[in-house]
Amino acid sequence: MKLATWNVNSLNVRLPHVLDWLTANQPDVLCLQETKQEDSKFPYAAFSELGYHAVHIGQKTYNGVAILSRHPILNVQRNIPDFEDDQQRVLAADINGVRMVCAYIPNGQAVDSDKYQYKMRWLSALNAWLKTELTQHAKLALLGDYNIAPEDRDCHDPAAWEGQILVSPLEREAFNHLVSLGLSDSFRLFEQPEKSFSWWDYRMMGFRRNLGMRIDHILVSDALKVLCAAAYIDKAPRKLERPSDHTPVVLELNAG
DNA sequence: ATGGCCGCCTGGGGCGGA
Repeated sequence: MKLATWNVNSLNVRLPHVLDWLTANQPDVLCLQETKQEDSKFPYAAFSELGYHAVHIGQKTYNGVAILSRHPILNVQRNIPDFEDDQQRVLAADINGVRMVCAYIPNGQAVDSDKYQYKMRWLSALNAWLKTELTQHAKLALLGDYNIAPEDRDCHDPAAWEGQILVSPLEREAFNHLVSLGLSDSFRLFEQPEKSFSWWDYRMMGFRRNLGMRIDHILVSDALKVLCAAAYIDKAPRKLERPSDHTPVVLELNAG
């Protein structure tokens, strides 16, 4: 089974890229973030034509997440239970025996901002919810845009970024708190190229100069960890005309 | 990297992103 996550930065703009990528890569599941559209605008038919079921929760302008799947999508949960939030950032569903959680974790803007406080509250609520989810689902994957670079090697210039948003100690602590629930960063289960990133700023030729961050992740529970066969970042879509600033992150699982 | 891009709201700039 092939799983992937991709922050598309507007599905309205990026739909052709997503359809091309699905056709070329044939993932079983693709989680999308930042669709930036209401449910009524979501292109269910275009995905259906390629053989994909889909669930989406969205809103105008900001946020919005979707799960596309070749297998039936069951027991859908929209947003984090018992967490008051008007931002559409989470979908969870049972797919082919795996609890898939698609998350667009808040950016936080700057460590001294209200948005950072929201990010930390949000991560705390996610953690508490996943703790109970893991008691009910041995096979669980948390896929999405975490807006956290877990280690210095996930940042192109750790010295310049020290203490800043995406790398601050509290954010990394929250990431490690998720790991301590019994989750593993699937990307790091395999040997990877130096300076592997999943996001590059549109400005200053960030992609050309590889000034990026690895902030999109697929965390897996122990029951999935033993099935992991390959993990990689696909930089190809970032080279297209009018790309998303993020690029897909992929995990391949053995049957079991 | 810290103005510099992109997409969205809109019909001109401002906000959010990361």
